[in-house]
Amino acid sequence: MSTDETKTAILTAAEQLYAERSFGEVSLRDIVAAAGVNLAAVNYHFGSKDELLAELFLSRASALNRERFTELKAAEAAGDGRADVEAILRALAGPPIRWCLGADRQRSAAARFMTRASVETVPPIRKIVERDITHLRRFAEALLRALPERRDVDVYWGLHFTLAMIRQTITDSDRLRKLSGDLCDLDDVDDIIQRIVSLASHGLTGKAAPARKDKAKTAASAKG
Amino acid sequence: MSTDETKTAILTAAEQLYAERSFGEVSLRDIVAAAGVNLAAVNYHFGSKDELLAELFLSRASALNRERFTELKAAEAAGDGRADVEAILRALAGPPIRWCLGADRQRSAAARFMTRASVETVPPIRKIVERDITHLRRFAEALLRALPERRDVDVYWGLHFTLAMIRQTITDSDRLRKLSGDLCDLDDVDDIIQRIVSLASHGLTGKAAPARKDKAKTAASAKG
DNA sequence: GATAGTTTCATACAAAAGTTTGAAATGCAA
DNA sequence: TTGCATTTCAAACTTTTGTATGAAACTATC
Repeated sequence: MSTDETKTAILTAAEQLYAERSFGEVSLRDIVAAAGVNLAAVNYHFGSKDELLAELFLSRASALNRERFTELKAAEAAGDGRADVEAILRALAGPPIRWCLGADRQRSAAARFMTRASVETVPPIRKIVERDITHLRRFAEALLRALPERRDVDVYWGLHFTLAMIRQTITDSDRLRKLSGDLCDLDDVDDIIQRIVSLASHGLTGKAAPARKDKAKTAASAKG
Repeated sequence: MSTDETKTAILTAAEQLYAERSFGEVSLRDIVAAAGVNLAAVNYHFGSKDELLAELFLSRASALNRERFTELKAAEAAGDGRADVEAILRALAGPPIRWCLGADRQRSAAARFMTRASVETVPPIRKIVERDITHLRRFAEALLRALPERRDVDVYWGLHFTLAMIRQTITDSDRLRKLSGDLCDLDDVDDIIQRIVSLASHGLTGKAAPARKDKAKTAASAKG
């Protein structure tokens, strides 16, 4: 087994386990057992458990951010430098939702791992997560540009709520399924993304979002 | 020190610590040190670490649910048995947000502990959290009654998104503060509740664009 | 104030954790 | 092949974990 294969096997196994249990609950022995490698391999290749976690997080975060940016840039290009709100939100919500609810086991684990990591309290992760704010700043700026008439504080709240819906949908999909008696279809990725985007978009633009073609415009609503 | 004082001291200390770190990261020795009691006291009074956690969760969950129900019933009484949507949402979001962002340290810890527990993967908590769905069912029913013309699936999604916003606001308020450069005022409890309620309410009442209904469901490939 | 029942305390214990070690195995160039 | 560097392996080490124990301290009733 080449050195790269071992590292990859460890990263993949760790990701899979961290997707379902928290950092403290997954032992190195669990990871190496799942990866089929020796216990000492982790410390040999990564140095420590913390460094393994850090490398794993950086790897997955950069993959997710790359996909988000690609969509964001495409949206900006399509709008001559200024993307519209829905496109921005779609670039934010699309990748994690698709990753998580698609058939691809590997990417599903990645997205679940990321959302779990975002609530992790262990120092090595916290530090990286905080640095990860910078990638959200890009989205905040895009939204601010797309909504010049809107107060900045409202835009930030809108972004915040969008992230909330994305995360909850990934981590608590089971509860929703149970609560709704299987009424909510969590396999219909496009529908989920659309729900998040249109609700968030509505909050940001302050009026009903012109999401799709159907639906004659009803009376514009006033805030209560 | 009476027996009750010791139990309370342990519960309070545990709650405080669990509010900031996860279950696996807080040791019994941390708890007893913070509580100023002997190590053996935990096993003497609660039986085990798991049972301490269970009792703590039940205690706090019942306090939170009680407050939510009180507000819900008041809203229903005010509407002659049928509360309006905003009042229902306010009963759901008000208590945890007020608890968490108010000046009361004790209740703040309680709310933070509850939201942390909701993502906990350790079996004793998972089991209780799942049983806690029943208390959400009450809110789902109230919303369904308040929105008879709305499709059930949309109501469940609205409830889901409301819970998402509540949780994110409690757990990730720091990120929002930083991201917005202190623009978002997280001390203004009423404003926050109003933002959540009005966004969720618009999503539920359908003034926001609903998800497209022309979906031709693609082959729902389950993951596994 | 003696006694029975609680509660506290210091301490011990086994299990599990992350890490280290040194030898064996492997890969690769000369 | 030989020689050297890299990688793997089984085993041991140290620390920390949750739990158990038995004596001491306390409380309340008689």
